Amino acid sequence: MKTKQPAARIELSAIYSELRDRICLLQYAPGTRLREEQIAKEFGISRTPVREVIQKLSFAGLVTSKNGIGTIVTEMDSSKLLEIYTLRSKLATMIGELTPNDCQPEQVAAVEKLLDRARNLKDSLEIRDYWMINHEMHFIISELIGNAPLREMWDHLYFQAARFWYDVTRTDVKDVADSLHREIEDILIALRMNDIAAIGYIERNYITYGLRKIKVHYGECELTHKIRTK
Amino acid sequence: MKTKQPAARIELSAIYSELRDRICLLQYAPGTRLREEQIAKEFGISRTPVREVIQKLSFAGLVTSKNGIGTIVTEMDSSKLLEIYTLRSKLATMIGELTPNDCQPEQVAAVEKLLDRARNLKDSLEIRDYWMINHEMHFIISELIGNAPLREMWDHLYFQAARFWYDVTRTDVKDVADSLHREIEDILIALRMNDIAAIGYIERNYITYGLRKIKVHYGECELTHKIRTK
DNA sequence: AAAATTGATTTTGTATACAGCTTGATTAAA
DNA sequence: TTTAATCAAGCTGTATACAAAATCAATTTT
Repeated sequence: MKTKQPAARIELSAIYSELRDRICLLQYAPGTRLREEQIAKEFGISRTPVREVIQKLSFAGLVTSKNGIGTIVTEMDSSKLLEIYTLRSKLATMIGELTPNDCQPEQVAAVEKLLDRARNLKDSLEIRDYWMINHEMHFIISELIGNAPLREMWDHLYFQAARFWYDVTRTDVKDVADSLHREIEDILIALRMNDIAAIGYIERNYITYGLRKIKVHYGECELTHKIRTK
Repeated sequence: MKTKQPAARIELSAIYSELRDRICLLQYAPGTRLREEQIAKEFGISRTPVREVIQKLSFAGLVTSKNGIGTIVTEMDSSKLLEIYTLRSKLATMIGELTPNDCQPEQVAAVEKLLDRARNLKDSLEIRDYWMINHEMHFIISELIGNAPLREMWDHLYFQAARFWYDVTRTDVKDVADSLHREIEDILIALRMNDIAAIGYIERNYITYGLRKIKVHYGECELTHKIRTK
């Protein structure tokens, strides 16, 4: 009798999400070297499907692979981060203009729950909670975007910028927790009225607020420098 | 002495561009089944790097792979094409708003050459020439987009929609040839003044004109039907 | 002693054999 | 004759061995 079950094969998309989140949560900081074989070992598969996942991460702009060197978690210069944020603020205003999806009652309920968690966050100031709330909030809004390619881009840009924003939040957790709580309040108001366009404009505003904090954090004068975490 | 040189290894990006263009030019029509082994044989490499290229094509939305079945060139329903065109028209207006690149003298010269070719096209009505002029025009405009992620999206959406637009053009070559000629004239005027914002708005307009032709071609009533070339 | 070069180690890139899945034809049964 | 089931062929997915590239250390040469 075998003592070990042959572990149920994990989906590649699950591995992708796992690695993506590790990168976004700075568990794998920019500059970190990932080893294909080590990842393969961890998930009990061979290098071939791991390379497939890594290629996806590469398309998402989260890693770059170089022969003989390794797979490196990408860094970012602040000018690029600025570009992403500027574009995100513009795309946000399109959410309501391009045939948004009607909001569902479950989504209102989900945001109400997130609002509770954001309220608790203001006391706990747990940075990891902040990120998870922010993360779930993102996907709820993403679901409201009716234009499929716009939604893809919205997600794409979010994951590119998330970890650098996450890095900023660590310097003043109280401030960003308050801001997140207020953002969710605003969104809940709009959501209850099924005014998706309003949500787009709310997002636009908080994105630009965030952009301002990023500029302060990295310093306007360092706009050409590389952003390096740790 | 060997009669055959060991053929210089072709770059993967070149294979990607080649396959992408075959798909966009409808040489590989929607629904066509590609075989990894056959492609590997053609380019003298093994299946492994071919699969990498195919994954790229998959991310570009040009093919989908299914286990046991094959790699199929994607089809498109007209509602999705409509989404892409609507989004493209919106993005076009951002070109000038998001720190565009200054135009270079070479670019003006290149567009002047394209204008000549577009003028000839009005006589020859060679559909393949139409596509090549359109293609090169796209990349010149793409280079003017200063915001890198916006430029990525611009390219991405172009290649997703190109072949279906190409399909539309075949029904009235004279009409689209005239339109392309006028479009390039308009762009040349703006380019000479280094008014990139103007180019964005010109693009917006011609994209919406194209959208109208697409609706006529596929029929407004068939908006939920699949677009199938052949 | 300093610098360059060579070699070992580590990593990604490639080739290839095999496993798993899907389809379609062929054969057997009703 | 029709229907169901089984088998074979062909494709993508996976594992693994090997090739190529880059780095770092040790050694040799100047």
